[in-house]
Amino acid sequence: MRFSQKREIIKNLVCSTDTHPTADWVFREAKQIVPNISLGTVYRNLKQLSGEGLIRKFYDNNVARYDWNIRPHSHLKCSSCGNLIDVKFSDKNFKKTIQKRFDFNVSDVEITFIGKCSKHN
Amino acid sequence: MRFSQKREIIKNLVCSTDTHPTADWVFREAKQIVPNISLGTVYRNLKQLSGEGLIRKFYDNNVARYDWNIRPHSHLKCSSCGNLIDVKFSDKNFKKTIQKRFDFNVSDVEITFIGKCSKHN
DNA sequence: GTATATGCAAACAATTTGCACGCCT
DNA sequence: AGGCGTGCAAATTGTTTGCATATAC
Repeated sequence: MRFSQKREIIKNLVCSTDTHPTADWVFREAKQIVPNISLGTVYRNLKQLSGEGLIRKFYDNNVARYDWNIRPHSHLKCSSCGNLIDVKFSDKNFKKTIQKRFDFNVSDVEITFIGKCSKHN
Repeated sequence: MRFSQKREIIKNLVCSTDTHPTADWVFREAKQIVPNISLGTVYRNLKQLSGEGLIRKFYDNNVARYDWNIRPHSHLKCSSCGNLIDVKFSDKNFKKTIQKRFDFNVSDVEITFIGKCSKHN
């Protein structure tokens, strides 16, 4: 993967926020820096960056979101505003349990807690 | 919501399997029982049934899946075959922890463990 | 009889891709 | 020079919706 100015901008945008941005958000932000960028380029680069493990991709409902934090972690999702809040979690006990009980080799854990954040309680 | 033969068939199909079927699967199966059924009807009824809480809807990546098991539970997802295996989980400790630590009122928990099932180890 | 349900096709939203051209190395 | 990167638009995929007709009650 050789250098490209657009890819650099895209990666920096994803890495600049904790909001787990969508491709569309990255596209709109990138356009303000390089107005001639196209949506296809954004998608291609997001796919490439996540494929290389430089950023993390996950789905919130049916929409892809991207995350600078490539280490496995969980989210608190507010059912009112949809905000995704990062949670660092010691899931080691879970993995062990799963591995022993179900003969299932866990390599990654995605946990979504759905509910109300403090603003909407 | 009044009675409809097609909706009954759709509901029974979802309730007949542990495979967390997609709308497309339900459509193809339903067509073998009532060949004149349309995809729109399947989507409309799946939405209605899950809206009424009679079945459960969730997303696997970007695709909606439906589940007869309406009680919150977790899945083991094999990264080789994509199979989703149900896990009954006592997540009470998690909820309590989350509620106290993050002032986040958990109403539902979705956990996805990604890894290899026994067939692909 | 009236409201809900359905078939069909068009519309939609998110994402991918084919192709010609442009830019790194 | 050769190949990866990009713009643009068309294609794909999953899902929703408008409208005229059919069916439940």
